[in-house]
Amino acid sequence: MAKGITTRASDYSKWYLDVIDAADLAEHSAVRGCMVIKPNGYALWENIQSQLDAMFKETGHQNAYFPLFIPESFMKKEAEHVEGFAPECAVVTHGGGKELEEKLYVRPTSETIIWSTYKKWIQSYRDLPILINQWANVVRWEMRTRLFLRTLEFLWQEGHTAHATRQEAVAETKLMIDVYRRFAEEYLAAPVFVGVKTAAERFAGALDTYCIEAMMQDKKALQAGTSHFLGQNFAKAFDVTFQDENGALEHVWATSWGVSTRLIGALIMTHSDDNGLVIPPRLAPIKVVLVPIWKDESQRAMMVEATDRLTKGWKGRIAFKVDDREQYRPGFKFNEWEKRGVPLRVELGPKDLESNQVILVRRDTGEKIAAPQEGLLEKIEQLLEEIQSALYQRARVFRDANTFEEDDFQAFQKLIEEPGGFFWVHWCGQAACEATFQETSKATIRLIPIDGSKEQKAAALFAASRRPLEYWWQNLISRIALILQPCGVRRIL
RNA sequence: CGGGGCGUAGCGCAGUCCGGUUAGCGCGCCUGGUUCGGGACCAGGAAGUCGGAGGUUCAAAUCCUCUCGCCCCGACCA
Repeated sequence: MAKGITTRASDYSKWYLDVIDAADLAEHSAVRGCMVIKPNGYALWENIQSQLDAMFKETGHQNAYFPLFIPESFMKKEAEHVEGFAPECAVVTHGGGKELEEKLYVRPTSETIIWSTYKKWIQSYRDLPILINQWANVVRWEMRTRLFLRTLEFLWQEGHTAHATRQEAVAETKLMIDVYRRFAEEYLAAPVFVGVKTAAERFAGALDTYCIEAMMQDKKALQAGTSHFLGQNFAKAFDVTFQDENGALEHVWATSWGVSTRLIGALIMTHSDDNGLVIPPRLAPIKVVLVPIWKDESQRAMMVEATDRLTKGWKGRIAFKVDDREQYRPGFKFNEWEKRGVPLRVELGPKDLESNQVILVRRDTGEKIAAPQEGLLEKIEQLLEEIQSALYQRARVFRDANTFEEDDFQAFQKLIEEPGGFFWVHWCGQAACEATFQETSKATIRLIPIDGSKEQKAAALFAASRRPLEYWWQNLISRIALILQPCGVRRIL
């Protein structure tokens, strides 16, 4: 069937790499831990970028660009931030053949360089809010890497906003995690849980880290995006103050939020199958591929001409490709475009020409549909939307079927190993208990839900569990943690 | 940094233990022909500092020493 692609069942990690290879998305570079994103992979990123960028603009943000290099002294200003990032930073010590007076960190994230700049931009409440995003590359010296999921250098966007009040900053943090949720659901076709991280998993320097967590086909979690409420930590570290309406001097409130090329990893692991990549139509660089079929030279000319006629007027309306290469037979082409995840294939052969029809083949289901040539573009557009929503539904059903509630810790320890999945469980809010969870079950707390959907249940479960009241974290008293299997690929920030 | 594995054609590998023709095989690539509704076939062809350096030897991909790099497992991971 799919030559060269390891099945998911036999070796999931190998399958993941095989899919990337088969779809020609990326490859390892000469530099350890760094990847080359090839045209097919980059086209996906460009589509992700343009959609997200539009969503950022809609919510009032503007793009800007800050330097790759950050003076060491900046990195060291915010205590938690230093501690969190120092171990994984690349540091430049020489420039122009001379040792630098002050070392320069290659940005692992840009809070420090940005807040040192915001200090100059902000004097009055009239200067706020500042709503800026930047598309950039960052470097984090990870010990183990996997293509798209964790590499030393990766591409991302990082939003950095400044506000006059706590409420406004919190609202911004929530707004942006909701933008990410919408993007994941409507474009990646990936259902996500939204919540906040525990203190242990929080961004270094944040008061709260909101996240979206998606379930991959191996039932493990992938952190797909984070949005941080930074409080006044960076404003204090960089002494960024403003005068309010009453003339009082106050520190500015901050947020930051980001998603990265890891989303491509999420896309692969959410939808792809043993035949290769599956791309949700809305993000597909090529949405339809047309394969004319012929037996001899004269037929070839006829079929290519028919294909041209059929696609007349499609340009600018839909991203399509006609594969009329002579050196490959149809079967080869079918397979090639399947591996590459093109959502829909149109076959057009002599028989179809006679009966004024085409054969449509869905990448997600493999279903073949005979359709009239009349009104083909409309039919295709409709099918693409169907595929988009079918992919979401399929992923949703899979996730829900593998998400459980469990009251009993002993039972949970067994279930997390087999069958695995996501588990809503009790957590008292104490770091010590979180550590125990992780040590004894190899599970991590992925998030604490914020949408209130679990609160009733939590209260009930809490009563039933008879745990001492003081173990509950006051702010989160009715929340339950989402816990799941440990995953080598669990965070983006 | 610890444990294990691997560097031979673009890719995947055999050959290395036990030194000895012109270093092979599959895929891919190039040329020509026949094919073409689910990964075509035939014929011909191009392509290699055997990771690097040094040594042993009449002779090294093969033996010895050093060295570089990569992969997997662990440690690490806001």
